[in-house]
Amino acid sequence: MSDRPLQEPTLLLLTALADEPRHGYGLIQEIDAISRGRVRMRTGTLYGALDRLLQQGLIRVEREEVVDGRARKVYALAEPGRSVLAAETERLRTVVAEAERRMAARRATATRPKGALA
Amino acid sequence: MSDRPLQEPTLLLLTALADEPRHGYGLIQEIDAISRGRVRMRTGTLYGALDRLLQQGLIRVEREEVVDGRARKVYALAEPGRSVLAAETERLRTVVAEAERRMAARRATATRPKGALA
DNA sequence: ACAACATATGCCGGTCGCCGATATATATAG
DNA sequence: CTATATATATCGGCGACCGGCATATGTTGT
Repeated sequence: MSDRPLQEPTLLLLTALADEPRHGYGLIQEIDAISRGRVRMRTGTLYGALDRLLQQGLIRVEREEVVDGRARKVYALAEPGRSVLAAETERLRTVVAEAERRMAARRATATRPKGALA
Repeated sequence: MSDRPLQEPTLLLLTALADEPRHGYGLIQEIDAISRGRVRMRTGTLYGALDRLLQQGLIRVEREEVVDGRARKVYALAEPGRSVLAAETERLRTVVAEAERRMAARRATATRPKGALA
């Protein structure tokens, strides 16, 4: 189990599970909503990631159910996953803050329109 | 050029270049500082990423110099790179905010200590 | 004099997460 | 009776990242 930083699809998966358990296909729709249509998670990514996260113990299968004749597996965020998500958001916040600080504090070197502040 | 979200080493590279131009080895140290020792970028990642970012036009070679008998290549963030970094930080901020909102608004399903708020 | 370390750039093979394509099955809409 | 939405799952390929290696100079320690 590497502690490499999460890639964004994985981060979005954990985020989508942070408030309540959901099933696979529901996660795709939820992530579509979270990202305002910008991220459409593929099933190849989804089920692969779900297997991986289960194996890592970050999520677990909450229950299996049948709705309208269709089988569902409902996943829930496990405690270790909650910790990882919290640590990850915390780390990302500092990186984002640092990036914004630097962009503002920039020592302009690129071509810049005349009249731009020194 | 895919518009897939940046991975963290790449994000940190652009961040480290956001305020002023730096050379390769200096970037490693800068990233070490930004992440407070948590991320030690490998040279394999660095020079590979630098080549890729050059090819994508996100950065450019500002100048080449020799300091204390050692050759340096100084890289600068190009305009497209600045846009990408700005868009990326903006997107990450919304994801982080959403994750934090959901963690707070969680409908607890996991084992939770008695007395925890419903 | 020699070793160890910091500075500095670069390549290569392996790993692993992501993606597109494909497959399967049921319910509903046209 | 076909298309679309719901729902799960697998597979091959791609590409970013990483560890290891190579190379070279300057500095510090013994």
